[in-house]
Amino acid sequence: MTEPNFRGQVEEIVQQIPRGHLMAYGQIATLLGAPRKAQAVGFVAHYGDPDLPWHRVVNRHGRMAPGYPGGMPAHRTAVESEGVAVDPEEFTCDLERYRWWPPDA
DNA sequence: ATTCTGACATCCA
DNA sequence: ATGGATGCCAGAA
Repeated sequence: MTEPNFRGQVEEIVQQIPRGHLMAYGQIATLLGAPRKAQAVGFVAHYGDPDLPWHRVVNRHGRMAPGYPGGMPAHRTAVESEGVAVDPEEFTCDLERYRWWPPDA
């Protein structure tokens, strides 16, 4: 059994985010036991598995990711498509309202 | 409000 | 294998 890579850990969590719910980078990093690795989580999001619902992951301000494929508008659309209300001007959502934690944590 | 730094994994040459 | 650069962040001044 190989040691779980950081990348695998992040992918595993993102993969489990239910539709219509959101998680923050720092939140995921905290689940991994290192709140400071938030940016590393974002890096995995970019170079990780594109099939994962990265659109359910936002920054701690509930704002869309600037580097999301198609830009923040695309990210906004993807999230709204799942029933999450997003402010079209600030590209922000009520993170407190949609925040979700894995049952495993 | 804006700006800078700190910290960390992954990428490219 | 090594070093330097990158980036979907967070926190503090």
